[in-house]
Amino acid sequence: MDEQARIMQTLGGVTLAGHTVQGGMAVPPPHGHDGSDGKQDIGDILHQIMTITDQSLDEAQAKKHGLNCHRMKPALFSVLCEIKEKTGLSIRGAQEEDPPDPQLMRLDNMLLAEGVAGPEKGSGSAAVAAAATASGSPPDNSIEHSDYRAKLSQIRQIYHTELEKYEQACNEFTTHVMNLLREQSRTRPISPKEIERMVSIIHRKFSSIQMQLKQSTCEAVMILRSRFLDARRKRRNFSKQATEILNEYFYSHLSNPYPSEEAKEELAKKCSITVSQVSNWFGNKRIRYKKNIGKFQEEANLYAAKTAVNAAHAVAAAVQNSQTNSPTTPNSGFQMKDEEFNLDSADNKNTLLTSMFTGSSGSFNLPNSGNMFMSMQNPNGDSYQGAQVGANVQSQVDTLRHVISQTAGYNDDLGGNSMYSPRGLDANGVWQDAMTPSSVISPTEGPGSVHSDTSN
DNA sequence: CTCGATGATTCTGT
DNA sequence: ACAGAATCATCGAG
Repeated sequence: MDEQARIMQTLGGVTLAGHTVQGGMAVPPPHGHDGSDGKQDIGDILHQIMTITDQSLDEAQAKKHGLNCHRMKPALFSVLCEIKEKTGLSIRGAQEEDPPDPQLMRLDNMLLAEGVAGPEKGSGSAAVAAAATASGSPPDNSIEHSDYRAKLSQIRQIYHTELEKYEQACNEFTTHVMNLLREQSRTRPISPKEIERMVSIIHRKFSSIQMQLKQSTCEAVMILRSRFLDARRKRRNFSKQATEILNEYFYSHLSNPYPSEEAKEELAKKCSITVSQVSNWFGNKRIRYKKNIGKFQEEANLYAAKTAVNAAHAVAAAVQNSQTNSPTTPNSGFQMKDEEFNLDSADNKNTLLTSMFTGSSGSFNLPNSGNMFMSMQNPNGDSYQGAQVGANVQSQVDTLRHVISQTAGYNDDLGGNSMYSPRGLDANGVWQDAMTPSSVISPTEGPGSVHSDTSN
């Protein structure tokens, strides 16, 4: 266009870097033509070159051949070389070695991190699933995991196939273009640098296609991730054991069912769930309990019984321990408990222990009366399993009462509360905060504490 | 398929 | 930031 016009003008008229076209040719006319004839000749040739695109292929081919054999060809060729040398430099300088695209780098990093790009991780999904099972994760979880892995490796496979295709196509095209350029270099000046540049242009084009591939692969991975790892989509019920542990804690802290951060961590560890899951569970439990206390009555009874049984077992063990260890210090077993209860006043101790055996309004509502076990029935009239265990434990509770009366001389009045009654909520439906479980019952939630005893 | 249970999320108030 | 409340989405028994 402009460049061509300029070249035309230069060729047609003035001077060409050392080749004086006007007046005298640097290339001597082979057949004794004079200067004006040569000028005319060049004009013809240029005209033919410029109009070659307007001609049919055959015609052009013939013309091309004619030009190739033309006596002026070597001269024109060297002129074209010079022009190219001059104009080509400016083009070359413009686009050198572009820096690596940050977006491409991001995509590469992500694909690498996801195991789509780069070396194959492990030896396939089976190995991953096996590893997951071996490390103790739940089986259904590992199935999900392997499913995810399988889908991921599918994506990986497609990605690599496509990538290979692109690379192959790129190489083929590059070879084709290079051959074409070599072919053309016979008629027009093409330097190796130019070929190199052309190759890099081709590579750039193909890498932009590759980027699209990488982008869509990343999208696919993202979708897969959200499908498989979105907890809401794949809600799993907690294990029975976990629910029991949580319920035991809830019902034994009914007056203030707000586990401390430490307690949550402890529960999370015991239940093999996360702390936020524990928080969710307590959030849901509180609201649902409050909404329908009647519905949870049964459950509350059940867990109260369980808790009592466990406590009795623990106490019995403690009693045994105190008896065997040091008969002269009969209160050693309870000393330990006292420390864990974090009680420093006799008043508190009294309240606590009294409430333990009366089921009265103390916040520590762990054990109710031993009588409770015998009278606990569900609406169908069937006895709870806990009733049996409760009967067995009666003697232990008796022992406990005995020990208490001996050790501290506390009143072991067994009150008339024969049935568990929901406590903790006041008339306004607000949880009473008489004692903070996390600070009073078990500040550390460590093993051996009341909480730990009752929730295992 | 229905329906209650349940874990998670979102919105709102404090 | 946290709790309550409402709601969503899924599970699982029947």
